[in-house]
Amino acid sequence: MKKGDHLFLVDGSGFIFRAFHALPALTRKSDGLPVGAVSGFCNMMWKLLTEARDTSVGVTPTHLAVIFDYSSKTFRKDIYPEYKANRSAPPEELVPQFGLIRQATRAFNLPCIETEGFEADDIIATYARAAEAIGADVTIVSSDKDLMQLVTANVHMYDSMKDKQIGIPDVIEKWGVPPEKMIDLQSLTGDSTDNIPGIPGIGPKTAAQLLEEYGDLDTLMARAAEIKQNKRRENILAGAELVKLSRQLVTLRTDVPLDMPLDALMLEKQDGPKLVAFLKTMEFTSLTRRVADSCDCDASVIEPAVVPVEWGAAAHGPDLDSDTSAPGQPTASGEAAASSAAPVKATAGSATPADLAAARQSAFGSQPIDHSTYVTIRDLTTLQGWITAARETGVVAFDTETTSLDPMQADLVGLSLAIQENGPSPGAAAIRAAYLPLAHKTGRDDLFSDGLKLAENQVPMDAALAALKPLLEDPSVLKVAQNLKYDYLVMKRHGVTIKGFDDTMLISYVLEAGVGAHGMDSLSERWLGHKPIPYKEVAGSGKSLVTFDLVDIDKATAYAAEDADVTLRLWLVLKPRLAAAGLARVYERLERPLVPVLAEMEERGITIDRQILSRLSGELAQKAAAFEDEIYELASERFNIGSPKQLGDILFGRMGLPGGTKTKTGQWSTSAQVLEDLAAQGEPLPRKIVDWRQLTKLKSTYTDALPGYVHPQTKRVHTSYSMAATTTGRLSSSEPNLQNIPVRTAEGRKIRTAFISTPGHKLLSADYSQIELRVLAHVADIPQLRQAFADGVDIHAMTASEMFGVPVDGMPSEVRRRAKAINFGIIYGISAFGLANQLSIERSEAGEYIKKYFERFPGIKDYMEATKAFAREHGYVETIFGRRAHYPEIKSSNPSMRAFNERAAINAPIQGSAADVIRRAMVQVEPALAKAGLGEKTRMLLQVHDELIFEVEDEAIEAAMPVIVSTMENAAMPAIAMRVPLKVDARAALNWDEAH
DNA sequence: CCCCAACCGTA
DNA sequence: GTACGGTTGGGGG
Repeated sequence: MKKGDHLFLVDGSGFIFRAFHALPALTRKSDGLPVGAVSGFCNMMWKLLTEARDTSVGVTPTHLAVIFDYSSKTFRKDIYPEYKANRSAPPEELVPQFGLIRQATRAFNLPCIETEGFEADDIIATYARAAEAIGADVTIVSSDKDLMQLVTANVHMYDSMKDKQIGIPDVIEKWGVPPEKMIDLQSLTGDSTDNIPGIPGIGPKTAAQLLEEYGDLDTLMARAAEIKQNKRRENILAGAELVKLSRQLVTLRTDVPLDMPLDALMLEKQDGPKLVAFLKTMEFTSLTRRVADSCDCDASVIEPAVVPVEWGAAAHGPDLDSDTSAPGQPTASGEAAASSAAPVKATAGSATPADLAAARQSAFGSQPIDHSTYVTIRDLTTLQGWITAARETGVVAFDTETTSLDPMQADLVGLSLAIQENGPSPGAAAIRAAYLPLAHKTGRDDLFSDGLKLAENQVPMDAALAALKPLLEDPSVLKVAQNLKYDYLVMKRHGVTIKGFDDTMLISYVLEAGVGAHGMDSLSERWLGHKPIPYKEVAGSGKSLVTFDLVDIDKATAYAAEDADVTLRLWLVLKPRLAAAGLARVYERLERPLVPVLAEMEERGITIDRQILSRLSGELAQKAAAFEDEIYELASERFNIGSPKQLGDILFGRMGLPGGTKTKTGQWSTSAQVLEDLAAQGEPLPRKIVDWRQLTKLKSTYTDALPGYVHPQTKRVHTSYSMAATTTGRLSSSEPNLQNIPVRTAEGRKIRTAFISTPGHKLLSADYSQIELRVLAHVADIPQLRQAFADGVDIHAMTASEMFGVPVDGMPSEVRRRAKAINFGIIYGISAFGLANQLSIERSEAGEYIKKYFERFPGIKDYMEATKAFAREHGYVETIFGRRAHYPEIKSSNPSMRAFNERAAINAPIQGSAADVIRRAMVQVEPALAKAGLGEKTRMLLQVHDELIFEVEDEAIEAAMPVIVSTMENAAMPAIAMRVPLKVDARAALNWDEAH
């Protein structure tokens, strides 16, 4: 760069926000991707590059760079933790655009610059001063007042939206002070949007007046005692320290290390086809045409670019504190911390998430794990050292060791930590890990000894927790855990609420649902090539199993510290893959914010009435016994009715009943279907078996088992939700499974009456009506279905009417039943075989139905074919929110295996999108209730796939119901504007049966 | 003691 | 035809 050159510095981050608010809010691509800010950016860049001379800038750039904020973790946060702490999460539509605008910048062949630890403004300041020193002119494309301090005779700003150049006179006109006094002015006034403190009662006018009077800030502060107005004088004198701090915060740094020298910012020739390809993908038709004309290429023959960044896209957005995406979520700077810990230096612009992911993989994928480096923390001073180190790095992996797998019963035994030390060279970073034993015991617990004693040389539990609490609760230090919900609950029960976290299990789940398991051991083997010490080698198994507090501390150290070590390595390898795959948003919106929500649901539990269950159990036992007598009578022998093998041998062997089918192991099948068929032929025994099975099922699985799950202290039942168990994105529930409590039969529903509210409360159940069919209508865009849902008509009757030409009025129930089965079948990826089974009709007849259905709803057929093709091409399918479900066997050469995978792949986007919707509702509903003043009176307890169950104070029910219903009905917004309304039914009662 | 198959409860 | 988890029986180590 030389004298006379003209450098343009575009404030990319500032532009995103400004464009977003200035342009039509919902400019979207046809697939729903919001692109308003991207569109504004592209138009502005094109204009600058081609006709800057014709704008108020009046010159053509010779050099140009687009500058972005790297993350919100900057030196300003270090000197003032509250800096920008009041910022709320960026609007949801904006998040994917951060990444897209970086993509756009590259499509324009422009340098895309960001530097860890600094804001875009500091980088701009550094470049501006450097260029100025050479004698070049500078135009800062931004209207942000924070940049006005940089304006000089040679440095101008340019407000691209108003097409207005800003020079020294403009600054004076607007603020009453020349640019060089802007720092002084801002130090006095502070800045509420960035949470920078200022002197109370002093705004820009007063500040300008004071600076005019005293000359500059230093003089003003030195002579503040002379100020006549009492209040003002006192405020200024009292705020002297704050003013100093504010000055540090508002002063832009001009010494940012620049990875790209000025010369590298020289404008290069546009790559026309590349730019056209990008613009085409974005569906910016008029700009595409203009660019194509100008570069003389034919837009119609250029394929749209594959834009790797889609819904989940923001690699690093300014304030991609998307941790805050969910109200109630900790305001962690996950991304920020992630990057600061990067062993691979994040270089300006050039390191894409994919590069980083690849570098991390090579750095950690095979680095051996050395147990001998692990330390045992035995005193508070050492612990403090680890805490300090964690704060310096900003990232710490941690893991709890406890006495139980059940987080509601588990007592803390110890805690392990792992942090990363930056090594001498990139990639050679080392991980240190330690174990902090807290409640290990020694001695023998038998008749001859005096019992177990606390082992020596352990930091006292209270002191350790007091020291760790500020770290664990500090959202700006990222805590990395594997299956964090467990540790979150354990720590919450010990008085610590973890804020600012990542969960390697959930990251893996978002990346690879459907590919293997997401437990630590399998992740470690898959990604690190390392098999961690098996738990049973430490604590034994079976009869010799001991609780972790009885494990020898040295052994415990090797095991526990390794867990933290492995977790940190997994995080380093996996986290960058999220952004690289465009899945950051799925993780941040659908997974991470749900952790505390579910943890609290589990902690609350639900009351069950043991008397009701006990009475039911007695009744069931009696009824079952009666059946047993009759069964033995009819079978003419006593046998174990619960043994399908014995039953099959009797029915089809000794009794020689017809119509037997074999299971895949060659056993006689005794399924309910088979027994029903036999009963239909007039055989008395099979029906009795079916009824007996129902009764014993209810008894053993529910009435007898549930009381065993009542927590000894809370007296409630606390299920455990698994967030990473299903391929589709659904949750699962276990110990006990409260997602399969009977409802279909009258006998079964009695069990639901045992789920009750606490006195003064009711249970409120809110469930989505037909959510999966609505999702289908949305994704496949079926006019009749959309219309039916818009009109609120009976969807199965509509289907029947459409297919069989039968009017809805007076439709026979059998006709509707068949249509209903077909509708369900569609969702399940229909086959003639399955439909025939379901309806007990011939395969050929089922095939006819399906054919007819596809004729009436050709869009469904198209959707299915398109989904299968997508799955074959990519190995996964996507929900409407971008969650992926992988089907690695979709190309299997085994036809039935392949067909199975195809059906699953058809089902997954439907089931998964519905699951995503309710996840969003769960994240949104508690803040919505809190906002309505109902936070203390309404507690979400359970989720059953399309239903949420709350416990609500009696007097709050009327108010809570509409909040819950509307939150659920609008849960897809604003990420997705569904083409079909969602409908939620809600009811409150004293027990779950009546509420449902 | 562990694992699998069969069966069946839910959405 | 999709997605789960729990119980039981029964076999193997």
